[in-house]
Amino acid sequence: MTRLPARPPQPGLRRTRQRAAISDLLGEIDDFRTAQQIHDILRDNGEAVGLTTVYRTLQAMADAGEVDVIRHDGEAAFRRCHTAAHHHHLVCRKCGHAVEISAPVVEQWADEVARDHGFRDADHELEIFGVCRNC
Amino acid sequence: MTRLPARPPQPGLRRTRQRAAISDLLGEIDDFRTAQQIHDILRDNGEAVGLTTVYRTLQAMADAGEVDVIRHDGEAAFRRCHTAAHHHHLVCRKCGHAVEISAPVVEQWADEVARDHGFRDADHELEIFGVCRNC
DNA sequence: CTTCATGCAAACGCTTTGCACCAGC
DNA sequence: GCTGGTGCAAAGCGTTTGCATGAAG
Repeated sequence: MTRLPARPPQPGLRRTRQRAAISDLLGEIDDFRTAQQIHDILRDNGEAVGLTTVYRTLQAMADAGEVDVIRHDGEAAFRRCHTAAHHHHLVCRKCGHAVEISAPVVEQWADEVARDHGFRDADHELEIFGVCRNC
Repeated sequence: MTRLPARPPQPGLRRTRQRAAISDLLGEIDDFRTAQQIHDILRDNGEAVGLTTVYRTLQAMADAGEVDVIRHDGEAAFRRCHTAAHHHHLVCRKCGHAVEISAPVVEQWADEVARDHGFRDADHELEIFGVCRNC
């Protein structure tokens, strides 16, 4: 049998109008937005993208670590993060406005707590919610 | 028009076999369990309760502060808390086993962060996940 | 006997998937 | 012209609700 084409390991991401539109939009907004909201905004901007595609693209970006995801009230909200490093968020309950928070003390505390109780592979979820100045 | 009966403010909780079964079960387990899991366990114990009733009862208990709720992977898990005071959890990803954690330092830190950024009505969600000794 | 609880089935809201068509490269 | 992307419609999944029946007090 003939040899495999030895394709590049990258899944060959393809540039499309839809992906560009979503990526550009995320670059302009730095508040958390749901897939549905992003879909609506794009439609209002005349850059219509199918809801399925929005979900698929956001999912991919989240997997690639390009966007942060928050789950609130049973739905996911997305946001392009400025910091690549591990961080948490202070999020406005009303408008989704968010501030990135780094909390080394808390990280350390969480690891200690887990270790002290014999838990391994510790991980934690932490978000602070409130109402921002403008709301 | 005649006067209102001046009913007691309590919504008149009624003792039923189903509620007793759910409440008893929660008293025996101190790991987080989903509504579906509780429904299954009760059925296996011969104490069958409709899934709807399990949801409604857990919801009511959560509203009353009698049980703690955790949302993970898009589904809710419940557990009778030992401490009435505000606390967080260290939860096993595999079996749902949980330890109640109190973290005054973190509470204070969260409030400060919110205040420093001009957020009001601050609140936070924090859970530590890991794999427990027995898993 | 009145009121609230139960439970089935249907509805819901968000998200994912199947599949035919379309567009990068 | 392959190969992967898109988008509609339909399915999935946890959860909630409408409504007729049933039990508690």
